[in-house]
Amino acid sequence: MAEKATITDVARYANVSRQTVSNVLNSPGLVREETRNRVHEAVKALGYRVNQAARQMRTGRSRIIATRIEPDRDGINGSVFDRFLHSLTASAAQAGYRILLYTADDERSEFATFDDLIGAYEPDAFVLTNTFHRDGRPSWLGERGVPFVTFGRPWDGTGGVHGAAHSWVDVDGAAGTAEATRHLLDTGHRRIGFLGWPAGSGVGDDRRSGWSRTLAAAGVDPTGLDRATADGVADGEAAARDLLDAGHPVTALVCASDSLALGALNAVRLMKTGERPDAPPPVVIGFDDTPVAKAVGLSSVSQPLAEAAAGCVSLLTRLFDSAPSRPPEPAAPPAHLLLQPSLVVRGSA
Amino acid sequence: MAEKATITDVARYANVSRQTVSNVLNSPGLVREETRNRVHEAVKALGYRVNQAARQMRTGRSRIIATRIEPDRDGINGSVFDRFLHSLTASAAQAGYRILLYTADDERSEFATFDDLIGAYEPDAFVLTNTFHRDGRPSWLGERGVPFVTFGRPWDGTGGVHGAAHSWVDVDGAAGTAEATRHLLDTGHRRIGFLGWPAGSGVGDDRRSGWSRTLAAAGVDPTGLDRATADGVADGEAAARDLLDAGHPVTALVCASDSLALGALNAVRLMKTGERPDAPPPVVIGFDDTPVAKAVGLSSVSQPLAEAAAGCVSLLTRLFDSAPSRPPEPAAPPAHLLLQPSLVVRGSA
DNA sequence: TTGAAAGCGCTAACAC
DNA sequence: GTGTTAGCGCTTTCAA
Repeated sequence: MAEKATITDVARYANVSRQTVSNVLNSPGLVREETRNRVHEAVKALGYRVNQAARQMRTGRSRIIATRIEPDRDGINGSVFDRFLHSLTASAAQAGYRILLYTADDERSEFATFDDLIGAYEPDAFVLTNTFHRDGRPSWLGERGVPFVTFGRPWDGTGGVHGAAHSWVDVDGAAGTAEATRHLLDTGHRRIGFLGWPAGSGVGDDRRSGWSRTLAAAGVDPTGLDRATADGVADGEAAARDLLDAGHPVTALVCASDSLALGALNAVRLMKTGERPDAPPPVVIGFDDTPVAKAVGLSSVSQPLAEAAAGCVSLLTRLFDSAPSRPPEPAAPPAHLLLQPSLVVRGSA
Repeated sequence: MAEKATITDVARYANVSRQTVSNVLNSPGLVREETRNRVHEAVKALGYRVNQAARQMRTGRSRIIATRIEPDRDGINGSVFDRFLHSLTASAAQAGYRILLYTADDERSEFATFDDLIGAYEPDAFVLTNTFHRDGRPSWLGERGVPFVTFGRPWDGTGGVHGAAHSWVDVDGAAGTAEATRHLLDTGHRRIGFLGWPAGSGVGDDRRSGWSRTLAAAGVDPTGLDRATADGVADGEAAARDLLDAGHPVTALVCASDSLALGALNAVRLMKTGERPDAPPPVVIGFDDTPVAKAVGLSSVSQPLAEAAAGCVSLLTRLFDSAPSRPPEPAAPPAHLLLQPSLVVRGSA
């Protein structure tokens, strides 16, 4: 196997100085075309690659983006993060960055990991997912001048959609549930229920609002048509049954997640064999378009995860490029990207 | 925010030379205890962290392990890789390593990425997952002296269980299906079917063998009791129906994946409403114990993914520690780890 | 447009 | 047991 070539080898091979090689790589405009070509040939011939460690030492930039890998949580919705992570890795690579992973069990240990990572590997930026109400991470990183983007809006008062303190990318969940609700209205449903999570979670409240807003606009009072529960199949089943067994039952259900929707589907199935054998079975729509939804033929709201990941990377590189120089500090004003989800209709929904 | 402290700062603070600080960090035995303590205090006081880039430049070791993040593939089984990746990140961190991600669509682009990564970031090792028959990656890395472990046995002739050319960790799939089959035998079943993939995939053949071996040992001829199909819910449903509708139908099904098992469950459900309302419904057992299995109450064979990940890291560090010095080249003989899965019984199985 | 010098932070050798 | 020297590969001055 060929020994690793250095910039010196390339320079010797191309009959130029080391500095010229560096210029070709970093500021090609400064070098005469003929020289540039000679250097490029040498690079190819020797299989030369710039050594990140050396470059990082000089420039202070690691071309590394760190992100936390989530534990599998309750499961079904876990695949959303994984698809995002895959796209993030691809988008980052295209922009010349690599993704470095870390884990953390709680906020304290995440801060400690920040310290470790920043001290040792000097990532150029962080991508924060699963942001939540009163998430302390943005301010921690912000105070230390470490660039970052969140996938998820800041749900606190501290910087709403306008004038937010940092860059973020998110998917418009309300638009998704609104589309689902509209679709059901268009197919003749009126009593459309909603299965969601207890108030207080930004994401959950957002998704609920799309449903209630759309229903109200169509002249249907949403009061009493929704249930809040923990995110799980069994929870969804119980809550759905409650809604389905009501005196004046719903004929369709919009859910805040595929887990809940799967539970609702179970409830529907059990109901069908029992009471009301004549009425058409209630329709269920999930959220996240997970593999499970596809597997069981469940309609679901699909998030544009690849676009979200690409958005994170481009917001980040925007920060870098506008940075003064060495330590990549945010210079450009924070920007935002709110993407539209889309409803995937399956089965009989 | 405090400026980043260097080894020089620590040395000055502790009133020793830079080299002594380095010694405290890397060969504590060489330094007198009192001095060592003083240095440790300085480190803590200044929040000092060794700079990886600088250390890497000197030692040639990056403390980075690279691994490919899989695209979500057919879906349901995807979560297996994600759980593995999460555990891998945690285990690596504990050993002082970080996980760097890359993607690749085909073998060619993966080799190109190897070149990039090795040239630029110099990962100390790779973890290869989803190994397959005639996988070219082990030899590619092996020829270049890059340490690696595979999660998955080498399925080729080139180095079977004994005398394998490289280190690997795997889960004994045959033992898993054998346990599932034995469980069914113990619960009174005799005609136990198997839903798997076409012959030729190492993993699939392995899982099938556990079933057929166990059935045969119990005096049941497995011939005609299995079906091979692509891995998907719909595929599983079709194949299961075929087995369930046979003249002499099976009363239980062991499946090579949860996707297939989910399909089988669908087939069972449809059957139940139709023919044979008297007979007890067939029992289905899946493989991988994915979140979906948990959600629908499906029994499934669970892989010890955390142990597998820890095994990968420990086999890797074993290689490093035994390496002569600078470029971490494999010195210790390749080792293997074959872990036992366990059956998770749910519902009425 | 190209070249020479300096130094990023660290540790392997060696000298004290 | 501790300090000094040198240099990993690169890029940012600055000079030619």
